[in-house]
Amino acid sequence: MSPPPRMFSLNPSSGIPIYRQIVQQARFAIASGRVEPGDRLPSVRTIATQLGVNPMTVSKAYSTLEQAGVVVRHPGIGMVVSEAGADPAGAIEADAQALVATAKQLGLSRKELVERINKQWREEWIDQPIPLRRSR
Amino acid sequence: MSPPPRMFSLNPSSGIPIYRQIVQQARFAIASGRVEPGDRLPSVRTIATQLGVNPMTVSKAYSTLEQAGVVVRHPGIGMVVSEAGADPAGAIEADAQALVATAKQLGLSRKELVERINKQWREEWIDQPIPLRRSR
DNA sequence: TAAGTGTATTAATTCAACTCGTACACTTCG
DNA sequence: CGAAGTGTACGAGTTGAATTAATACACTTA
Repeated sequence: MSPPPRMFSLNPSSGIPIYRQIVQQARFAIASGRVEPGDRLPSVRTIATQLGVNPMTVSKAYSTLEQAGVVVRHPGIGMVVSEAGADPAGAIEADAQALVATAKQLGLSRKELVERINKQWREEWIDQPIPLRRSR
Repeated sequence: MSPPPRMFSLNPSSGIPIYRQIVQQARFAIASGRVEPGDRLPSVRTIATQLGVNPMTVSKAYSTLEQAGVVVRHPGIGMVVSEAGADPAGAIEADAQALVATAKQLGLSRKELVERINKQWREEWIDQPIPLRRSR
C-alpha cells in the first residue's frame, strides 16, 4: 500500500521557487486524478529528504495548499486532499475576480473581456508544469 | 487655452509606486474619454514639477504606456495618445495572460475558464473596485 | 540658437520573497 | 507512558527585483 514512489521532483534551473514547484506539482497531481480527495500527501520530512531541502520549505508549500482549500490539515496524521480541492476552478477564483473588477472599471463589456480571454488562450502555450519523474 | 487643471495626482499612502499611479490615471483618463486619441499628454517635466518627483519617474510611466501601445512618442513634441490606445482591452492584457496561464496549468478547459469569468461577472457589481496590483 | 521634448546611464535604497536551523506542540500507537 | 510520527512558530540570513533619483545627452521645434 505504498504511494507512488516519488510524487515531487525539482527543476533547479527553472528559477521557480522550491515551494511553488511543490504546490504546482501537487495541484497538477490532483487535477490529473493521480491523487484523489481523501488521499494523504507525503509527509513534510519525507519530501524534504527526497528533495534535499528544509522541512519548513515543504511546510510552506503545504500551508499554501491549505490556504487555497486544496488540502486539509489533520493533526498527527498529515495533509489530506479535500473534496473541494479536486475542483481546479477554485484555484483561479481570486484571479478571475480581480480581472473582472478591473475590466469593469475600464468600461469593458463582458463580451469584450471574454474575447480577450479567448485570444489570450490561443496565444499562450507556455508554462507546462514541471515534468513528473515517474519511476516505473 | 488651459488643459484640464491637473491630470495627475499622487496618493502617497496607497503604497502604489509613483510611476504606476501615473500609468493608471492616464489609462483611466483615456478610457473615460477625458483624453482622446491625438491628444498630447503633459510633458515629463510639467508632471514632474506638479508632483514633485524626478522626471525619470514620469518618463518610466510614459515608457510603460508606450510599450503598451497606449501612446506614441513624437520626438521634440511629446507623447500622443494613439488610436489603439483608446482600447481598454490592452490594459488588462497582463492580468488576462496570467489567468490563462494558471488555468491551463490546472488543466481547466477554455470553456470552463470562460464560464468562470461569466459567473464572476454576474456576481460582481461593486461601484469602485480597487485597481489591481501586480500578482506575484 | 534657445527652449522645449523624452531618455540612457548609473547608483542608492528599499523591501518582499525565499530558504533554512532550531525547537516546539501535537497525535498516534505499541 | 514513551517513542515516533505529524506540521509549524519563530528568527535569521540571503538574494534579487523594483523603485526612485541625479546627471548628462540627443533630438525637434520655432
